Amino acid sequence: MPELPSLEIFKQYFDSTSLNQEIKEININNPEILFDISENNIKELVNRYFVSSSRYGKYLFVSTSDNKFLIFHFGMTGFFKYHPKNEGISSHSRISFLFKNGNVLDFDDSRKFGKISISENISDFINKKNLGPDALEISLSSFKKLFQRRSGHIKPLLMNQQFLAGIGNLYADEILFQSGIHPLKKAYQIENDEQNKLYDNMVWVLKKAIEFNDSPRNFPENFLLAHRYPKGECPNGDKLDIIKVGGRTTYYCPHNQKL
DNA sequence: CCACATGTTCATTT
DNA sequence: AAAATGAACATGTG
Repeated sequence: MPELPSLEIFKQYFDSTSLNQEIKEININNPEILFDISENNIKELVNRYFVSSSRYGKYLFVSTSDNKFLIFHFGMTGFFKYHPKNEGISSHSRISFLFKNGNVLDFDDSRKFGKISISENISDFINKKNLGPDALEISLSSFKKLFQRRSGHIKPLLMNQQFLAGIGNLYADEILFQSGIHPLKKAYQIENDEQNKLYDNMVWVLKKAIEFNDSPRNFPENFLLAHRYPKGECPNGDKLDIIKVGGRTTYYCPHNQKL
């Protein structure tokens, strides 16, 4: 589930498997996932290695030994798989990095909404995409300033990457549920105390999700995501309501999240 | 066959 | 300028 918590898990996986190993070969199985770069741009990484990584919103930036950044976006279905070359080939590998140690890092993405790019500079890329502040980096006071002059519904706003980077459909539902805020509430109607609560819950939910490895099945009972399926019930026993907000399926508890 | 899915981008309206 | 809407992208699952 490639929202911010998944990205943290992917980063941990990447860091523990793929850093500081010489890249021997790169196979680009689906060139259409390359964004603004050519196959040759990627192939220049042969004989280089990955130095470190950092996450911003739903993007992973990997610094390379030729002083550039390889950028991963995981779309809806992307993930990494690191494995010995001769086993466990990932079924929808769009690009494979073969390391000198005989292991392979596959970027697997069945739906091909993922993207890989290269940039000389992280902030150039963030500016070009016009991304808002990262949801786990922003301060409370900056978060509150974001609400000035905003007239739309709160849920699409939380999911708008140019407003705030990292939150997607599932975690927007979870954060609003924990905060007792209706997804269709107008952003400007969220008062000071509720802004504080929303901020605290955003940080808490995202951090807990990372702790629980971003697997909703492992989430505690008091998480909406543990019940977010048709006919699912709110932990307090009420039936969850399912509506469309901004074109996306939205679960909420009508009893606890009122307009 | 149909509906739906964790995301982003684009065109068109309001 | 902001916001809402719907479609498109490609593919798998139920």
